[in-house]
Amino acid sequence: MSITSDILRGHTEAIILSHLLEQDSYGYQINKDIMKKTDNRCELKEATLYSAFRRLEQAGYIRTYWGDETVGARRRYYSITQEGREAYQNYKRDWEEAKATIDQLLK
Amino acid sequence: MSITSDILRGHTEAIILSHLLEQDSYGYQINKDIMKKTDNRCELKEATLYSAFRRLEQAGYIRTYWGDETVGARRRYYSITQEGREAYQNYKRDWEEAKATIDQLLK
DNA sequence: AAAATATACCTTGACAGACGAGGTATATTG
DNA sequence: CAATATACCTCGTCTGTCAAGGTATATTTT
Repeated sequence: MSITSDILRGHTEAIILSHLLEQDSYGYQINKDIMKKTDNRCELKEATLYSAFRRLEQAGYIRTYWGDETVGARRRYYSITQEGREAYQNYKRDWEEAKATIDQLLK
Repeated sequence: MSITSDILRGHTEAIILSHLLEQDSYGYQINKDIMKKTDNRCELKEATLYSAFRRLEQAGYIRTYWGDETVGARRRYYSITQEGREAYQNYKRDWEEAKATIDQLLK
C-alpha cells in the first residue's frame, strides 16, 4: 500500500527540501532515493517532482546547476538555499502540529 | 496557526466519519464541534464540508435525514453506515502508515 | 421596530497541486 | 539492434478546497 496523492499533497516540497538538506541531488536520483527510503510507500511522480522543483526555485528555496558529467545523460542538480532551510523548519513545524491535530480527530 | 488546505486535503472525509462515529450530527454542528475540538486549528469550510458530504453519501458511507425541529432552521442530519465504519478503519490505517512514512522523510 | 448577529442550509466558479501520457537524448545490456 | 535504464521535460486533465454568493428562521442589540 502506498501513500495517496491527497495525503502526499502539501508535503511534496517539504520532502524534497528534507532530502536536499543531506546533500545536493538531481531529479531522477531524488525520485529513486525517496522510494527506497520508504520501501516504495512514497513515490513522487516525475511530473509532480518537476512542478515542485519549479515552485521551490521560484520561491528561492533551491538553486540549480548542471552537473559536469562527461558521459551519460546530463544531470540538473538542486541545492537548498538558506531561505530553503528556514522554510523547511516551518514546513516541519506545520507538520508536527497538523499531525497532532489529525491524530486528535481520528480517534 | 491553523492546518493548511493542502494538508487537510485527504483527511476531510475521515474527520467527518470519525465524528459521526460518536453520534449523528448536522453540518453546522459538525463544523463547530471540529473547530472546538481542535482549538480552531482545524476548520472545515462550509463548501468543503458539503462537498465531502456529497461524496460520502454517494459512496454509501453516510445516510441523511431531516431533523424534526418545530422551531428554528431545519437541520439535515448525517449518520454513518456500516460501510462507512469499514471505510473509516481504512482511512485510519492509511493515516497511520502515511504518518510514519512522512515522519521518516522529514527528519 | 429596525438592524445586526447567530443558526442552518446550499451552489457556483476559480484555483492549485498531483499525475497520466507523451516527448527528447544518451548509455548499457541481452 | 532492440530493449531497458538513466536522465531531462511539458501539456492537459482531474479533484478537493474555498471564496463568494444565495435562502430562511430566530434572537439580540440598538
